[in-house]
Amino acid sequence: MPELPKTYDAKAVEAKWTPQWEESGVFAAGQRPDAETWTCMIPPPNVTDRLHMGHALNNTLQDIMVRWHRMQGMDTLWLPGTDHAGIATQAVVERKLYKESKVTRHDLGREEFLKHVWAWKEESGGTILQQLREMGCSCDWSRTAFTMDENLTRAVRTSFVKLWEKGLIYRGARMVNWDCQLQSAIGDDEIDEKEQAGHLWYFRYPYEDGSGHVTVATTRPETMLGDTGVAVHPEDERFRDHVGKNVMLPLANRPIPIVADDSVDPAFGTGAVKVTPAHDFADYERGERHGLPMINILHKDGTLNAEAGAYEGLPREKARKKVVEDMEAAGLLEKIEDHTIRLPLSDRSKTPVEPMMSEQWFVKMKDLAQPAIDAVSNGDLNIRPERWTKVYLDWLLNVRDWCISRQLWWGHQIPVWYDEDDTPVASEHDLQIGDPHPETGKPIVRQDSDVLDTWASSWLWPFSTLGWPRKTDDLARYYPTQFLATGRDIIYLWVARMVMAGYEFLGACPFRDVYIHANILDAQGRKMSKSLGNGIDPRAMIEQYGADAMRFTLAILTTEGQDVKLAPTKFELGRNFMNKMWNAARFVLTSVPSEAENARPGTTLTDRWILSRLQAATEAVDHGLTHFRFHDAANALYHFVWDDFCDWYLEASKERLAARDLPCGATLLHVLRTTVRLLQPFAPYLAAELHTALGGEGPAATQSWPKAAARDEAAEAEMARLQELIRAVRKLRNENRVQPTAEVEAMVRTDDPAPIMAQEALVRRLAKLSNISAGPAVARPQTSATEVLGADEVYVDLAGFIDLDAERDRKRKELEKAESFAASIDKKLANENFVSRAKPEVVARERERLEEARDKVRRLREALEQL
RNA sequence: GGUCCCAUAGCUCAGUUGGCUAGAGCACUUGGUCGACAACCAAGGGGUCACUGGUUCAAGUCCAGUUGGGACCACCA
Repeated sequence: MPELPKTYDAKAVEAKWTPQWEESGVFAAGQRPDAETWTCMIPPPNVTDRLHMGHALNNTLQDIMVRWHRMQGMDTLWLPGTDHAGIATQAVVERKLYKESKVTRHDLGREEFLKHVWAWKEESGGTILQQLREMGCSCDWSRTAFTMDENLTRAVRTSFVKLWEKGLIYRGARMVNWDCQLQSAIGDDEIDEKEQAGHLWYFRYPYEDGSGHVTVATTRPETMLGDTGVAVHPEDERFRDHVGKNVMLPLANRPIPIVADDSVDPAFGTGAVKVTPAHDFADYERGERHGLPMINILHKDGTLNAEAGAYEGLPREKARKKVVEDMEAAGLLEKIEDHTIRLPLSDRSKTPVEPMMSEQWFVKMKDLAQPAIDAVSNGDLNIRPERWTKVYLDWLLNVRDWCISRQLWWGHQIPVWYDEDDTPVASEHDLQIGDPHPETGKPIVRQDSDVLDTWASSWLWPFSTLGWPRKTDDLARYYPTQFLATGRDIIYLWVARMVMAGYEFLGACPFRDVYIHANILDAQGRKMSKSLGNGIDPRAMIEQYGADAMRFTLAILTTEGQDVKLAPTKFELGRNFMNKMWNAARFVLTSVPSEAENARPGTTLTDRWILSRLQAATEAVDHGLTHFRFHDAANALYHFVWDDFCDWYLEASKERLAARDLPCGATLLHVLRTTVRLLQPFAPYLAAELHTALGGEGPAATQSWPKAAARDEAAEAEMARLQELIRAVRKLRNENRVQPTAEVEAMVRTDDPAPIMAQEALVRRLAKLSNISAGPAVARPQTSATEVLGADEVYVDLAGFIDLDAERDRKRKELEKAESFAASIDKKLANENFVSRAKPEVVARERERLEEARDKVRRLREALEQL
């Protein structure tokens, strides 16, 4: 037996197993061709991502599920991969290029720039996957996917063309969020709103007929150059007479109409709203309703265009300043108020987003959404915790068309080509310039330069990773998948869309259970963010406490997806538990004689008891994991190991092992080995290490999962009685300050002495007694302290220790407590309604409890009298 | 404005269809280093379960409302 260190050395163990697992390929799917499959697709992190606590939690939970199912004999596939993350990645590489060589992507040109992005991806894109390996994630690394792999690109093409052919894709001018720096449309999910101190400017717009003016309030003065109307509420008395009149738009000197529109809040500002249909989502709709023209005043880079007249060429901020100055000079600036605004900032460029009209590609969503809606009611899809189902359904029921085009370079270029008349056609295969247009026959002149929104590839993830659109064996075998774990923020961005795509392209829901995990917050309950600098780095936690400790802690903190307030010191719980487990194993390995290997597990009370407790723990872990109650599962394991196995069985076994009790050794080996298997999904490194140390064959990860057998109720009840007795003696010793090394004598007055005396050695050892006697008539020594336990009484002879006054006080308090408890049950039973309406077994139990309570009161009185 | 979640020991949180003398980890108090483990062991103190009302024989648990905190959707001129 090699020397085992006193504390568990996580770092060394992890360094040993991580490469070994990878090389041996134990996690590869397909090794059990006859087994049922269980599949889980990793939510692909962005290639630019570095592991954060959210990833750590999410992947810990997935790994627990995969490992648990793998041990149940299933052919498991946990497929890893990354997302090309269009904007994020392009921005990272652009920044890098500019920093290193002061070149922009425009200097390089599209083709050259993309080479740089690929080079970056090859070099740094695998970081997060490496970090997952170091957490012990049991992914099938041989199937690692990337959303821009050849296969996945083909899937994107095929899906696009299929939707195109169904008429679900259209191109149109719509209002989009425009990032002036990236010069691309961006999605709602790519915007951060930032609360900021701003202003509300009040501008006077004179009536065309010279009869005064109407005042409008705005947070974005420069947009007035694109105003094509002023809206008021139809019921607003102040403006009723003016609706239909024109005002002269200052600076631009255009007449624009006053229109009545329900959407106007009469209480805000002046009750009159300037309408800029080309640069505001709400105004766009108002403009549509009233037939107002749209005037786009911005170039794609955010500078003002020719429509802005004298302001042409100015950047937005300068234009704003100048408009205000000019309005003031014209005497049309009424006032400026402070106003908190929520400024939409682009996630990536951190510049303000402008709502802007532009030509974009859209997917019609309504028809796609219906099967995803039905999936919930027909039971194809379960979202856990269940309350998130509503979030999912609310979005789908109000789904809006999806803007899938982005004016970026990094991503899947839209597979649409145009002929010389600009007639578009979608094609799965590249068309070459000069090829005939499949429909018009005219030569193709160009491909659409836009790329697709990143979600247009990730919504195919559950099957594009398996080879679709090709009919691969993997696709047939592993689709649909069983489980998806993800965060609530992408329920509709990703989960809902995957469900839509699953039904649309394969006619089946892509997964059965979706688990929405907690958000990890800092110790004060704030979101962890880069800007606050309050994030806890999982790698630092692994370094400090170990990967298993981190995983176990995260699992035990995961309760029904409730958010988790996390502080680094919380990981001590996991670390301490790993160390406890380690030391229990160390004890077994060093104290159990080798002959025990050939012995059968013991049949004494404690043996039967610990085996029964092991069954209980197995059941509890199974039950917890079945219902995605990770806390329950981890907690059951924790308390079984710590309380039952270490505190009681191990202590009880010491004396037996000293006498070379082989069945006891066999029991220890059996329980420990089984516990190691139960631990494996949560703490794979320690489990692997102990599995090997205990002589296990084959990888720990593919051992069979323990099957819970029947409990031994009799052994559990009997042991509980002994534990109570031992605790009572320890308590009396402690209260009376008996030296820990001093042995005292105890007597138990009981009608059922046999089970106690049968375990005399155990009780004496654990309660530190020189002698114990039990029987219906044992006498209570004058110098003893008493504890009443159910039907028994225990006396501990404390000659030389006991402080009679203190003992009397304690007993008096206990008596009071017991009396009031008895009284409360008595009252309950005196209630006719309780007796007649409560379930009979509840009443019966209360009667029993009353008997016990009265008995206890009587005994305590006796004891007190004798003191 | 709409939807949802949360409030239990000093702290962080469990508490499954109502039956509870309300639990855990940390912190705290007392004592302890006998060959697994001081990242430990033994024992202990600590809670009118946010508030008000209701349903019920019975409410931490169900219902309504109030207060306080948080998330999301819509709006934000």
